[in-house]
Amino acid sequence: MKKFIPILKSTKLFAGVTEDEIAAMLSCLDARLGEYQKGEYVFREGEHLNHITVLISGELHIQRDDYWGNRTIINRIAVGEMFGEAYIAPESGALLNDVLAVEDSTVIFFDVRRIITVCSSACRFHSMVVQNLFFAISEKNKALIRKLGHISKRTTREKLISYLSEEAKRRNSANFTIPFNRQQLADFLSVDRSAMSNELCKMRDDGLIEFEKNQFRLL
Amino acid sequence: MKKFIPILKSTKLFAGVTEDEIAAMLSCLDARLGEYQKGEYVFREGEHLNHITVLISGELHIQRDDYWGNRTIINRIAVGEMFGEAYIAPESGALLNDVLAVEDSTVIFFDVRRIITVCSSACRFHSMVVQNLFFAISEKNKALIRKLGHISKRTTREKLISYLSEEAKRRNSANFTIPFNRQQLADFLSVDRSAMSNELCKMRDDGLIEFEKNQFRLL
DNA sequence: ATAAATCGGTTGTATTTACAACGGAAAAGA
DNA sequence: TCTTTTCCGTTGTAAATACAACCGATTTAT
Repeated sequence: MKKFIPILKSTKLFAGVTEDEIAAMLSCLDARLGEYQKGEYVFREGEHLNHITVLISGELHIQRDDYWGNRTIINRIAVGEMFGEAYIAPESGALLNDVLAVEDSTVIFFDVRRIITVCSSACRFHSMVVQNLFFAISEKNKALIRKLGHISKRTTREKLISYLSEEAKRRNSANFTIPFNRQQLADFLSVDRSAMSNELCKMRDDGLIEFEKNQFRLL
Repeated sequence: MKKFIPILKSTKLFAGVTEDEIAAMLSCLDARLGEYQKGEYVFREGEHLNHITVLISGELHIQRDDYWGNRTIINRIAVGEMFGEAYIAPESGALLNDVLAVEDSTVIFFDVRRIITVCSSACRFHSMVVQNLFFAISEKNKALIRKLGHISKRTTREKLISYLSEEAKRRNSANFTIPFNRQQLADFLSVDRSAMSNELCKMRDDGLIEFEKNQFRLL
């Protein structure tokens, strides 16, 4: 577990906490390791969570498959990001989505109650982590609102423009690589893959964008 | 301001805090009153927030109008609920939506920093409010995920079923009244009003639902 | 090295949707 | 009360989308 401390230090959850302090907290927060192969589910819809999950390596998708097999990718968890903040309330109920490892992944679980209940020693770094968690949920909230902004657009083209513009803005460059393949992007934007693929090409023909594989350029 | 204390006591933010304690906190949290007429904007997209807003009376819509006049209703704030939790982080940036009073409304603003910075006296109720805020953001997070579930459905009928089913489940009854008129519901589900109206009637003809005005019944 | 699976683009068709326009009923305002 | 506005359903048409099916290229597995 100790070898992951440098990675933990770089996460939003432990921002401003030293490696020594993190080491001290590992047992305090009942940290446990989890390893998942590509294609394995970390959690399934309907489960009850008691842990905050921090991704150490790999990649996770928060997603949901409906009765007819239509998949919706709610969100994507990259290395250093976390999952489960929406379920910290005691009566927060069952998990609304599946959590899938789309790459071989390593995660660390932290006991929620131990995080939000300030420990007896009332350590400085503990309250720091609570505040970090606070801001992280808040930030995820905004990410969801931004995502709503994309998929509430009426046409596929508008959805694509909305998404790609934001990515460009976020990376601060008209050139960027997206973390989705075509099917995943379609699932993320809630559209049909082939129709989306088609629209992407039309947008290229119209001189709006250029792309090759997952690399895009806005014109 | 004091006359609103009973209402504040019933909100999620002040759950478990006595009226006396709330009274003591009002100045501590720099509480300020705001009144808005139906149709007035409480906030506009692009503003920077420093306050948590609690709705005392009336109703608010969190929404966004795009360049072409298409409106998206992100969320609805009912009496006792709050807004602004997603913007508590210091570097959380500008407001992503408008906040509109859809009825004559009264709100109370609380200074964010004073909430999340535990006051020198480290009062019991203050830490209670912090935890309440924690859970409230968490809950709002889930509300957004549920909403994503609705509008990521492919057809208007599926969106309606998804939304109506959840309402029925939430009210624990197949009979319920929704808080939107047709145009608002369409804006909430990101579909065209007339097409949605049409689909609702088809669903009635198909024996799936009954409705009159805003009152619905699932069959 | 070969086979198998994944991925991205293309096409045609049936379905669904947006959009515009209209009218009657109900509600709000004068 | 009378007028005006809002609300909701209806219709027709053009546009956009989902869906299925297919293919070549690339990647992955054996």
